[in-house]
Amino acid sequence: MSSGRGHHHEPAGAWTGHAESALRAAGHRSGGARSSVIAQLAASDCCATAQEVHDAIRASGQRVGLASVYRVLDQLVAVGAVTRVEFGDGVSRFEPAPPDGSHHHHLVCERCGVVRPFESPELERAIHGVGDRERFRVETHEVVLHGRCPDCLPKRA
Amino acid sequence: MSSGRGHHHEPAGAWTGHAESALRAAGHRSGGARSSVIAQLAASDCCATAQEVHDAIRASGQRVGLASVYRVLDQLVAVGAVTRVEFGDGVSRFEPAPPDGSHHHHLVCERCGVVRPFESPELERAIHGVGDRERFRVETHEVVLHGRCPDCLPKRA
DNA sequence: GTTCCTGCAAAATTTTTGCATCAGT
DNA sequence: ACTGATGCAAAAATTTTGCAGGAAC
Repeated sequence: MSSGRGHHHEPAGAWTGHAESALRAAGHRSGGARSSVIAQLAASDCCATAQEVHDAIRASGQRVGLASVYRVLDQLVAVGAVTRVEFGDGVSRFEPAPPDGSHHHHLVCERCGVVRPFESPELERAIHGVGDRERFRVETHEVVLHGRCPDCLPKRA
Repeated sequence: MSSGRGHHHEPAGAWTGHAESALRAAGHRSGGARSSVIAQLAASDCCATAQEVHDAIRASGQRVGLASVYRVLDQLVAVGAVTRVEFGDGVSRFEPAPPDGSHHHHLVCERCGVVRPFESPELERAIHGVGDRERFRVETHEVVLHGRCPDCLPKRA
């Protein structure tokens, strides 16, 4: 854990600025808790729970209240800079929403719990088609695939 | 409220038996709470929260504990007779999983809260493709589309 | 200087668990 | 009869709210 050495195309740096701008545009003030949450989200590769964000911030030596983490996350979701995801375990997870509109979905291994992001233009097209057909203006969407990751797959012969 | 007059192709009756069988096969005993929960789920067109299921059962005059509703729902999810869905509001919803493997997903209106189910073979194909490509054995999946339903869409001119 | 953000503690929700009792097999 | 199911109450876990003090604008 350190700075964000990008795995693919590191939108982290850009996202941080985007998030700050979006909050300021919505009339919110800057503050310590806010900076910490944004920095932590930018550093994480994928989604994290409020508790995980909080723990990571505390681990870095900063004193931030869990309630403030929730408040900042709510603001970020409200301005569209963060996406809320739920995997069915009753806990909300949060991840940066890149300003370019690109996004991914998640594969969750039911055995080891690993979460892996994936992208699929085909899937996005299908979803867009559903919105048109149902005359529903789709603003956001989440796809969660549950199953077995390669490591937890019973490898045969 | 009465028996299940099917809206489309009423899998309700068939599902009730399927659910009972699946639970028995898993070694569970029959009981009052269980029958009530299954009957209530079969009667509902789409997903319902544990609290809603409980309220509906009480409204029908039966005395069932909320904890029992949760317990039965957990058993049903475990044997695959019920699907758990989360829309991002921190509450789990449950709905019958037809024995024929068919299933739908959900459109949720962010304004009026209405939930509408939809089906899309194209979407299912795309998801299947993702599993293959990612070498992930997808066992279940959920798709939730958030946006505006026709009634809440700003109708122009 | 005013307003909003922040941390802590308390409250509110949703879900789970303990336990005595009752029902199913 | 034995074992699991059930209802109620209490507990646990997650998220929200109240409030006093401090920072941002």
